[in-house]
Amino acid sequence: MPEQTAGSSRPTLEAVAARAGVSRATVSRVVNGGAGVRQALVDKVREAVEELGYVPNHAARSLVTRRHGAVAVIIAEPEFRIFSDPFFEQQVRGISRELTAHDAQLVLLWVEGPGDHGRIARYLDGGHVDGALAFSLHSDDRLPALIARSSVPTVFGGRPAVGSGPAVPYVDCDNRGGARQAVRHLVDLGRRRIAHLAGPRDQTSALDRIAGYHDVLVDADPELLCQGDFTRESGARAMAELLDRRPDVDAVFASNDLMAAGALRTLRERGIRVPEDIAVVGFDDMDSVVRDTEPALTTVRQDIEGMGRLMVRLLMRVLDGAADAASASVITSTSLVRRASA
Amino acid sequence: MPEQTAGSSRPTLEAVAARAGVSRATVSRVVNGGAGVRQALVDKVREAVEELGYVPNHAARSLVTRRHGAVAVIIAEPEFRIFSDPFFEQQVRGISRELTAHDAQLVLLWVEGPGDHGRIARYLDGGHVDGALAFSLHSDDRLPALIARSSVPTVFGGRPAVGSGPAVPYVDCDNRGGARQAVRHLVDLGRRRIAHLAGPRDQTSALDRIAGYHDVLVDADPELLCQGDFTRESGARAMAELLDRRPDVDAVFASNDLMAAGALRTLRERGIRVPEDIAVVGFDDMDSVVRDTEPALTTVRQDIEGMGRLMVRLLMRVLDGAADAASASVITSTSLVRRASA
DNA sequence: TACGACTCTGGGAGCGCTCTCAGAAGGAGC
DNA sequence: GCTCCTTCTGAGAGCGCTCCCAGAGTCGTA
Repeated sequence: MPEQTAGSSRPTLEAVAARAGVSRATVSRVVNGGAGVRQALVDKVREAVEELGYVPNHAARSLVTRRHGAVAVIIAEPEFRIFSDPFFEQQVRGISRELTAHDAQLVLLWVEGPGDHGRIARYLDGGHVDGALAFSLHSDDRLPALIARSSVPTVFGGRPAVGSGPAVPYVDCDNRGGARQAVRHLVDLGRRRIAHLAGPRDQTSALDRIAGYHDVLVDADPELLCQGDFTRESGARAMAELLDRRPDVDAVFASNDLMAAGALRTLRERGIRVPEDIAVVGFDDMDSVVRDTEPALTTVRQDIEGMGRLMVRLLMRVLDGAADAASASVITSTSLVRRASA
Repeated sequence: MPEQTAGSSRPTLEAVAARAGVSRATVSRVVNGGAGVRQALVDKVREAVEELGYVPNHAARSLVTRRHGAVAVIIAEPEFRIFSDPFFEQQVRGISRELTAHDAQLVLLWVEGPGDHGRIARYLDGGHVDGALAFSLHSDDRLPALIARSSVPTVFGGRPAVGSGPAVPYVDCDNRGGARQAVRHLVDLGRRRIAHLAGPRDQTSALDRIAGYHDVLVDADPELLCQGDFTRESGARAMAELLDRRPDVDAVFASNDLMAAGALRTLRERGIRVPEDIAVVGFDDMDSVVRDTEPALTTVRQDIEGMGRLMVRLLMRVLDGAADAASASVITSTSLVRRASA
């Protein structure tokens, strides 16, 4: 960072105190809520603050309070999926809103590459932020462990893989229960050869959804389980492979909406009717995906923005000491949204 | 923000100095680069830093240096388009990368609503960041003026509307030149009734593209100019209206890819062939949009991530005093990417 | 009227760091 | 061997704020 251009030096507490004819301590009290100060003085100080355009110096304040009023959001996804998977957009929006409500700032930390974890750890340990929010990613990711080892309280979005480090609080939706809802719906429609387009095996959300699929279809034919990676392309490809292998399939539960959209593309290309020939259910209820599918996608809805907000609330409780790491995680419920595709 | 949980108190400069058997000043010098310190002492200090796990206290440092190593990114879009329009994603990615290279942090400020500008202004004046990056939005937006009035050097992404406040440096692509490229290409293809699906009139990028369109088609029939708002839906709608009004149209230049994608949808629904009956050109070369259109979209490419990086570089130069507000703006060039749609 | 019990206010220390400035150490030149 | 210059180092002040603690002021009660 370059030098700061010499900004006009702003008024200090001292100046306000002089103007109002009181001491620094009194001004400080007023600025921080005014408890225990006579109303007349409060007014006088407020006036002086107004006239001088006083704004507290944040660095000085946090030097003594050891609080920063800022929370880091750590994004460790490989670049291509970051925001294009609208998941993050919504989650970050919820986080941003809730942080604003708590009068805290959002500092975005973006992992630039595999060698970049050190920078993140250093930043967290540097005492810039009061807490951190991170997204649980791949089970082989070093990040959760690194973060947990840092001195900064952290809440995860998505359940971290078991064994990826010490217990950390997280917010996640009921992936397994949601998957059960989806598959039961297909069963209720009378479908009998229900396939699952699974998400990547190193993410707990994908694994939980597979587990939910098996909860309902205990004896599911392994041939009906196809591997994808949460991208639209992988959904299209997995669907194609599935059709080649098992042309008799009559329903598909995709692990997310993007893969479901890919599957729909393949089905359309092959002239297979949805839902008449094959019913399709997604997961997420991603507005920007669901809006454009043909036919409209039946899917499992999770409240992603709400989860973002919950992450912040949970973090605040941890910072307050009102919640502790191991026991405080939050699981949100899902609901099936019925549209045309199933 | 709640109280910070009592973190284990971290070692200070003092502690490192004691450990290494030198003074605080010497440790400070070493930590900040080690210039003018004998190698033997440098090694000794480095060792002590390592052993104690010393990390400088940021608040204390910026209290005296008046630098923060942080830059605010201000996002003032109405929520729905924020990241879903991948424009922001790419721009923010470029910004993030370049800030990392400059060892600066990204603080994300998100305008939550019309009444929220005060909070942003207060934050900027609060001296948390060295500079700010903002996106030029609607000409009636109060934000640019507010930001310009704050004490924080700011660079805009996109040319701010004239009269929206004092001159500020900005980074933008050559919207007008890009539009000319697009329209000339259509002319070169032999198209004669070339329509323009324009973006919102309160954004300079849309206006500049309209101007570029008119540069080439000086006598363009006003009926061929349709209004949209940069969304996919508006593109679909505008295309439909255009077809109703002027069924003889043989080419369309859309002000962005999203609108072009909407137009393609309408054309497909009506059974009109692209490019045989109507050629379509977009603007942006948004990967996530372009990837899925049918047929593949010919468009004007702008290097959005690069523009993000340039914004940071420009800001750094302003902070260095090497560039001043009025004269330093950067205009990047565009190029036509030929695919199937025109 | 006097005294104790509160309520307010201000002085002062100190958070951890940087940076100036003076003095110590080391080397060169005579 | 002594002086002068250069290179390093450390003492100390101070950034702007909070918060502890002591003292001043106010009020009610005996």
